[in-house]
Formats: sequence, C-alpha cells, structure tokens
Amino acid sequence: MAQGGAAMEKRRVILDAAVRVFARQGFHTCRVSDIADEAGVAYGLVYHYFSSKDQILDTLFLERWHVLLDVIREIDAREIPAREKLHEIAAFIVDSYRHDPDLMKVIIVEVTRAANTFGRTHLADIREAYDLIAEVVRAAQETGEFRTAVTPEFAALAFYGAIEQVLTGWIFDLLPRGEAEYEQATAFVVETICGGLDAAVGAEARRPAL
Amino acid sequence: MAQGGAAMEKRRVILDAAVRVFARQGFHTCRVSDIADEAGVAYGLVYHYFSSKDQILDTLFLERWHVLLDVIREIDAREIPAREKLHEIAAFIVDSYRHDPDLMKVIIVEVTRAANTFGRTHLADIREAYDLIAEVVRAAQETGEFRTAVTPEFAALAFYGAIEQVLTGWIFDLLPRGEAEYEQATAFVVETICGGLDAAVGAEARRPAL
DNA sequence: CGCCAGATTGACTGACCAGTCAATCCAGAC
DNA sequence: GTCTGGATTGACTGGTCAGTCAATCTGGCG
Repeated sequence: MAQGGAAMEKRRVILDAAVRVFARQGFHTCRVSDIADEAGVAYGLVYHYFSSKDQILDTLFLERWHVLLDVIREIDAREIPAREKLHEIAAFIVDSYRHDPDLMKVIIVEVTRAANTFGRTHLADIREAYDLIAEVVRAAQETGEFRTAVTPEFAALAFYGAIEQVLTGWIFDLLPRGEAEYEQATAFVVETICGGLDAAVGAEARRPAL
Repeated sequence: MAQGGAAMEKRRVILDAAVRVFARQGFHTCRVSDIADEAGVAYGLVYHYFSSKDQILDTLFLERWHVLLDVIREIDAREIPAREKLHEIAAFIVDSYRHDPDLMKVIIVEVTRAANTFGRTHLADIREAYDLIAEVVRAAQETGEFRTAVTPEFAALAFYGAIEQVLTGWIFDLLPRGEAEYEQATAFVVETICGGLDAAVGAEARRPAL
C-alpha cells in the first residue's frame, strides 16, 4: 500500500482536501478536523505535514501564485503584440479557474481579496503580478502600441481587477459558466480594456459637459 | 427621555467604533469586547442595540450600500452622456472612500469581496449595483454612444471590478493616496473602460476633451 | 418621594477548536 | 525475528470568545 513517495502523497491528499473544504466553508469557518475528515485521515496527521492551519492556506496560495507569475513572465518575453500578451494572461487565469475552480476560489476569496489577513502576508507576491502586467503596458506605450492616457499602474489594476471580478461573478453564481462563457470572458475583458466602450464614430457628440 | 434621542446616539457610537475596529483588525479576528472598548461602552450594551456581531456588520453594509444604489439610480436618470454617468458613479465611490476609508474598507473586504460569508448574504444587493451599471451601458449601446463589442453585463463587471481594485490598491497601500490621486483615479478608470488602451486609428477623436 | 422602564454594567457560561502528545502501527534494514 | 524511525491515530488541553443575565443606574412622571 505504501511506496517511497507515500508520505508526500498523503501531504497532497491533505492539500487537495483543504482546497475543497476551504472553498465550501471558507477558511475561517472550517475546522481542521473538517480537512482531516475530507482527506480521510486522522486529525493529528494534518499537523505532521503542516505546522498550522494557516500554513496549509499559505502553501496552496504560493504554489499556484508562483506558477502564475512564471507564466506572466514567459508571456511577456514573447515577441507578440501587447494586446495578445494581455489576452494570453487573461486566458491563463481563466483556464486556471476552468481547471480547478475551488482552488481559484480559495486563492481569490481567502488571499488576494482578504486585505486584513492573508492578503497582508502575501502582499509582495500579489503586487508582483500587478507590476508584471504594468510592465507589459509600459513597454507597449513606449512602442506606441498603447496610448499614454493612463499610467501603466492603473491600467494593470483595471485589467487585473476586471478579470478577478469576472471570476468572482462565476464564484458567486452571478455569471453562467461553461466553455463558451470562458472563451467569451477572456475576449471581452481584453476587448474592454484595450478597445474601450466608446464608439469610434460620432465622438464629438460625447464631449463631457462638465 | 425622547425615544431615539440619546439611545440612538449610543447606537451610532457603537456602529462608528465597529467600523474602526473591523477596519483595523478584521471582522473575524476582532472581539465584541474590542468594539465595546473602542466605543467606551460596556460589553453588554452592544447586545442591547444589536442581536449579534454579524448584525453590526450587516447594518454597516446595508446603510451605506443602499445609499450607493440610490445614487446610481439618480445618476442614471440624468440626461447626460453615458460616459459622464460612469464618471459620476466612479466619482461617488471614490468620494465614499475619501470621506470614510475605514467604512469602505470594511464593506469591500468583509462583504463585497467575501464570497463565503457576508457576500452570500448580501448577494442580491451587490448584484443590484452591477445590474444598474449594466443598464447604463445597455442604454448607451442602444443610442450608439457605446459600441456593442461587449455585453453590458461584462462591461459592468469590468467597470466595477476596476474601481474596486483601485480602492483595494489604496487599502493595501499599493497606491499613493491624496486629493490629486483620487481625482486621477476616477478619470483613469473611466478613460480605461471607455477609451481603451489601444492607440487605434482615430484615437484622437475618441479621446475626451479634458 | 416612590415607581417604572429603558439604559447600562460586567461577570459568567457554554461551546468551540487549534494545536499537543503519548501511544500505536508498519515497512524496510539487518 | 526484532529493531528503528517515520507515519498515523485520536483523546485531551488550554485558551478564546459570543452571547446571557441578573444587578444597578438614571431620569421622567404622578
């Protein structure tokens, strides 16, 4: 029943169970015993592999977030238009949700959107993602692909915020889920941020009155 | 003593204290005694005015959120371009943060971004805000002011998500705060969502006359 | 004054739960 | 076969805290 990697496999089992429990009940309202039960493992074993309940969430967040950061760096290095880079980044995040909705829910709800608790702890990592996206925008502004009406930092926040809000829409059941919806969402976020809502023709009629 | 006089004042004192404590420590990690201490009031008095810790947060969220919804409805009713409507809505949310950062922090961190706990409870109210913004976009698409490349629902999510992300930037100390920054943030969010990042042909015409 | 009702107090309780630990299991080494 | 060390177990502890409640205060009123 047990082979060389049995120990690490159990660790994985606990992590995967924790994802399900955190997604279902939330980090603060679940008990460590819930995780142990979900994993089909004794309570104490959780503390054999992790030093605290917090550390389980930290582990889940970090192992996924670093993948995201690496992917963004890799995409940024490609020789493609900035708009396409943003599309690839959006697609990766949406794919992450498609592939493991529970994990993305936990990361977003319990970490990136939780300013008081884990958000504080992982501030530097979260910021790194904004900075990388801002760098994509800045480079595109230098080549003239993007206009300079907005600072790269704001553009990055708006872009990331729009994606996260869409994921939140799925998490909250405010948006329908499905293959078509995932594709559409990716395209729409990029289209909104890059193309804007304004109609190109008749622009003079929309001059602000204030 | 007039019913609603000093009694209601104490209730307010407790609510205001709760805002400060929730903002500082977070809803889950603070104690009811912290709120009582902050308010300069005995522990038991909190339960004279509120039936539970949860109810305090519910009250704080609802009284502010309903103001937001009313303001959006009022703005939508005005006879101004959609782009200006979005600007007014963004400005109101940013002003809410400027006027009471702690309250907005609590509302965003503990309610609108907390899918598992209070977000669930107030789902209908939160959704109402998206729906109202989507309606602004839909109407503008009908008159041709906005193009129809993106559905109103997605545009609303992207717009609201971008604003909330900027507020989160302030909450996390990722963005500098100040009068100039507040004005700029409002303009940039609207510019990003309406104008887009692309330096497309004819972009000059699409840029607003500021 | 004496009475009432609502405001106010803070000690107390009952439940909950993260983390500990001593005991037990088990697989491979020799 | 037995030794060893990590894997595994789950009962237990210690502390925390939401919510209760009986006592006390206060101010209006007849």
